[in-house]
Amino acid sequence: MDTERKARYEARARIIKALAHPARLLIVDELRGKSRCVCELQAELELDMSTVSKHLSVLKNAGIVQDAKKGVQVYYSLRCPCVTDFFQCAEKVLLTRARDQAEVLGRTARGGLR
Amino acid sequence: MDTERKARYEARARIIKALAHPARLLIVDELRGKSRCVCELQAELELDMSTVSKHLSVLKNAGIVQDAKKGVQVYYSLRCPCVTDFFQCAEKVLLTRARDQAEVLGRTARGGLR
DNA sequence: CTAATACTTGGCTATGTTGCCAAATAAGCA
DNA sequence: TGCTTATTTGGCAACATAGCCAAGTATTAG
Repeated sequence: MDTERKARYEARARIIKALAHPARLLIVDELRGKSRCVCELQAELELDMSTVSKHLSVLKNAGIVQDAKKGVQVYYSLRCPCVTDFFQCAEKVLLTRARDQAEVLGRTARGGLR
Repeated sequence: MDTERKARYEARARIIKALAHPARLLIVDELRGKSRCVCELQAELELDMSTVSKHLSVLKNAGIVQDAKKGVQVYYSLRCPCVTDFFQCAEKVLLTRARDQAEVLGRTARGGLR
């Protein structure tokens, strides 16, 4: 397979992988519009601060967030607000699935399943 | 934290996670517009057929693809073509990062870094 | 029925991920 | 200076993932 093509899929996968965790999705959601320091995010996530910090470094390494030190605190913000589009994409898939599910159930209720 | 909110992030993460692999991104790309059988995808991926099959089952369990048996072959297709939006999202992040990178390099060349 | 083809499943190993705790670092305050 | 607070890093255990091979299933062809 074409090396360049392969590299492109790998680059995309790295971005998507960085978002593929509920805690990191919550972080991205919290960061919409405003920047937040680690302890604020920790309060929402109810995880050890070291764990939150690691999630943030995953997002940072992927180029999704950036950090800025303010005194003792570190404020994180979205580097590319477009990541929130991922939510809509995921939501659409979930909706499609829910709709199909409902349809199947409807057919079953009408005696379609044997 | 709110249980419902948590569940929503988990549901989204499951979808995104299913896409977070170069092989599966390639599959989704191959499936744009047309359906493909497992051996066609295998030829592109250059992976063991059992591995391809497992990637497909990950996508299927996430509700991203659906399968239809035609004789001996199994044809897979996108259940929700909107997943290709993910590519654009990922691409935007990559672009943003590349642009920032270029900017930093520009500053360095002008003697900004010490 | 037998053989061949297409695919899936089970099993295994290697590798990656997530969480916590403890220790290290950094900045502001007394 | 030494103390406190905020954050990061290292280490480790538990668990998940990705790949291959071998074996199982299913459908068509002879």
